[in-house]
Amino acid sequence: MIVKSNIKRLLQYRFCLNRLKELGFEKVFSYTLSEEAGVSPEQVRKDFSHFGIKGNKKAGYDIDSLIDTLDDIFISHENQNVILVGMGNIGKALSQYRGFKQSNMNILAAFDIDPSKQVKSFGIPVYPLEMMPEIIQKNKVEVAIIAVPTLSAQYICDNLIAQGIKGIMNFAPVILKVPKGILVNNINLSNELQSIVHCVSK
Amino acid sequence: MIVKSNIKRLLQYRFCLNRLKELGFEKVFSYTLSEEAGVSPEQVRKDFSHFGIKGNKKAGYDIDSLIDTLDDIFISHENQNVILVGMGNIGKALSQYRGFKQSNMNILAAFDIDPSKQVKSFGIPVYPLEMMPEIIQKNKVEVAIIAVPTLSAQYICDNLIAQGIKGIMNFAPVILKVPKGILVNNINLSNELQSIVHCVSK
DNA sequence: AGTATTTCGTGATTAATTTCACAATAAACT
DNA sequence: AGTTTATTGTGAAATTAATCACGAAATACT
Repeated sequence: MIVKSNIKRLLQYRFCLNRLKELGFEKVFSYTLSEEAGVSPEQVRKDFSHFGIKGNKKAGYDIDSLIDTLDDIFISHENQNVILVGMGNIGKALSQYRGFKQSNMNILAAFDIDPSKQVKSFGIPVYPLEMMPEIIQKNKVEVAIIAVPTLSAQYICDNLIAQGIKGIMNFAPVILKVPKGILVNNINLSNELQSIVHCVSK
Repeated sequence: MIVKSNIKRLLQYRFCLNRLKELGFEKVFSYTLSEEAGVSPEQVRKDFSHFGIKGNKKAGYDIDSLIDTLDDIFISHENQNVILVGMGNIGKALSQYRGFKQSNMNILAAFDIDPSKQVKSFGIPVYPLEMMPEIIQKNKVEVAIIAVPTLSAQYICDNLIAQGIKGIMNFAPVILKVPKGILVNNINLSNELQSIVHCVSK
């Protein structure tokens, strides 16, 4: 059975492999990759094994074909468009974040309630909230990023789901309530930072 | 034994409790809080129990004293200063992020290699990298946020640790290699988003 | 060709986490 | 006061995840 932590690790492996490739490596051992990705070698092999990825006894894995396989798994050749709701600090930063493009994620459009923010920003058009249904449906968008204030997050979330969104990356510090079958990734920046501060200071 | 996931959940509970308090509630049951925090009621009780927090049979937990206790655990009355390295998209957004202040985290100073960014930005002074040792030592900073490009992340990390940093929140898409005893929280935004996209599209 | 060495693939084992189940007990009700 | 009811607190059970250990196979070496 494949779970989210599997997927996240595989994505991390893909990052590492691309780096190793740039450094001129052509093959890699589970041990090397595990060092790079911060996991155990067995974990790497198990993860690959789950996805039917085979290596070569004594010769490790061929980096090029490994990357190809991972790309097949992750870079669907269909729709990787997402939308972004909320163009505050976080929203703006995400709209310009290069890492998304490098992973073939594309922020198709952004939305904000504030008319002063409704201009094209770094190539991404920013629309009023009322335009969400149209854009989502026209482009068959399935994933959204929520970067609005805490109080509006659940409301926006409900709306998005009503319009067909199936997966949400949420930066508001609330645990969003969603019906079964909808995927949410809550990223609480304060908690992440504070948990470090707490653990360090004792 | 207390682990990081305990801490993160407790921080989430604190968020939820503050919200419930604002809504006028005075006491809360493990069930209510668990709904709010997206976990099971037993989990809430176990987590509290770990930290010696007691509720009242049939009457749940008193919100005010619960928040006080959690504040005692998390809001050390010492140093909650952190520094921020890298004032690109993400760095800038974090420097303005209100959630940090609300959790009593304070970004004391930021650093960037680019002289054009070395101006006071939203109340936070931005220094050249060479100033890091001085600021860290003078203020006894123990936690840093890394928001620099992938290639410089490990270098910056090594430097920070050499200067006494004990915990790092890392936004660069590399798994930082650190000596034992140093805490790292890697946040890979692309992977987070992409894992949702992947899971949704099948 | 034969042997030694290395690395993969994976079943078995161990560890960690979550859920279950229920006794204890405080409040509410009669 | 006694009974019912609701909720906590926590061992026990179940589940999930990570690590270990080792056979199989490919390469390198003699």
